Amino acid sequence: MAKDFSTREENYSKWYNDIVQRAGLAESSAVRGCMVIKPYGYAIWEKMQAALDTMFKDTGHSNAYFPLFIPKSFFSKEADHVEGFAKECAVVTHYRLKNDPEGKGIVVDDNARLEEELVVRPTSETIIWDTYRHWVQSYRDLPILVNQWANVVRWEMRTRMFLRTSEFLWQEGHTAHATEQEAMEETYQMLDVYADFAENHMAIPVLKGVKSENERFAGAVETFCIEALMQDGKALQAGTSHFLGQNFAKAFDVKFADKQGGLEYVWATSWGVSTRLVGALIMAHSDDHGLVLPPRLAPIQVVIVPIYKNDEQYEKVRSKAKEIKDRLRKQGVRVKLDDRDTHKPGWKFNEYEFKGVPVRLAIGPRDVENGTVELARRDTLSKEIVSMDELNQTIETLLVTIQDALYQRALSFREENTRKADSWDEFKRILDDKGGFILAHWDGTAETEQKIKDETRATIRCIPFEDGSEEKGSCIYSGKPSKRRVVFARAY
RNA sequence: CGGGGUGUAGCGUAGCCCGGUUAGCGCGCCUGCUUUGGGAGCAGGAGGUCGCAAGUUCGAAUCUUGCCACCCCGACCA
Repeated sequence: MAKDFSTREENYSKWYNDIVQRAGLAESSAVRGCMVIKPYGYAIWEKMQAALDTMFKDTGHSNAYFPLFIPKSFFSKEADHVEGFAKECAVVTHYRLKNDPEGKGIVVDDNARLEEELVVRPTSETIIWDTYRHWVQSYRDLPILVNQWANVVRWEMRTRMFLRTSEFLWQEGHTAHATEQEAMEETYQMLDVYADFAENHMAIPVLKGVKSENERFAGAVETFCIEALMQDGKALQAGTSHFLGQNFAKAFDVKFADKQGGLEYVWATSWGVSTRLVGALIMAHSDDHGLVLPPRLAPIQVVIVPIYKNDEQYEKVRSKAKEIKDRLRKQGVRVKLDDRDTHKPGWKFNEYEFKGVPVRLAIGPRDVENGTVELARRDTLSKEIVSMDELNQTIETLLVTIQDALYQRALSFREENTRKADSWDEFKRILDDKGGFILAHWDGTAETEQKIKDETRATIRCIPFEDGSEEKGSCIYSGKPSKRRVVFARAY
């Protein structure tokens, strides 16, 4: 049967959507710009949540929950913040419906207008800082290290499954500190947590760095980010950690009595990652056979497919398969035995390839005789016959090997697609021919960055922490002196 | 909000330019038998307001007008 994944060279967009659909991750909903996350897609998100949540707890954070609705007036308290989000807010203006007097169904009841409109949170800084005002009086109340798992709404003009939807799931950490230094350390620490998660769980290498002024979070003093490179050569911001200074403390009047008896404004950070990470996972590892999941995040790490010709064989093979399943489960491997009789083995092989299950274990009458099984790797699509006796060890090793191989593959891809550009022509040529990350000199001004964006759609993804040691040069666009190279790319 | 495109069965599509039987095909679905180590085969079956509305015509999936929805490329953005 022909597989009609279109080649990625022709249309990455279609390739991506096909994977989302055929792996059963999500589908578009009746509501414009929103998606339904299906059970398998949600299971991946749950794995991410579990790993991240543990990392947050290990760094001293606790979870809490704040309201979905934010009074409109809260937004106007921080000037940059309101400007950044004003254009994409969903606003609740009424609280009641009624039957249309002219019999045309249900209409909004104009008599039920809210005195103050409520904004559906696009992010929660304002309502959280309004709350923190009551929580903080003394330096003894600090720090506050709180995280929230929630949904947010940003009324985007154009959407894409997982990568940009009108509503999305995320976590947002909001911390309050007594000193600038402590807040800054928190900002860096959480960026490191994100980079650790991206590289060691998602198997996606990321660049850590600071955002330029143009790309900075609305209301932040400094925005740090991790940037990943997708297989189509576009960059994806995979996580952000913001140093908010005293901006929100001042806007919401959050002060504390310090040890010396003075009254000081609190220092703040916020940081977040979203279901966009599921999109990153898809774009980073998938191939023309479908999704490829790193073992650490795969809801199913090993799928067992029994093969048989008749009832007698079925019983033998299935009891052996069950035995293997129990053994692996006992060892902590997430294993599924697919003993459905409604689909043939070949069908199942393809299905689990779409779904990106890292290891497939096939067992048939021949294997039962020989004391072997067939193991197939999703990342390389290679197969080998292994002994049943050492299976637990073999699989444990294999899962680690696959996790590592995926990271190495993604890292090689990024290295092959990171290029230096030393002239404006070269810069434009690389962008159009190959994409990827481009290291180039920049004069440090917002005007130049904007002009480059207008002409090429490329933006500064970050000013990376590493690789700053290079010789000085001149700006690729303006020719003015530049102290260091920064990372440009077209981005999602 | 600009530029382009598409709406025909659950999904993918042919037919439209040049109006004319009962709208065709593939996948999927249902039934039966044979099958099961890479998307099974054969036989039979169910499933359609041709996006919506109006117009032209003896006759509209096909022509005209209006509307709606979705997709792609931009602007906006995680």
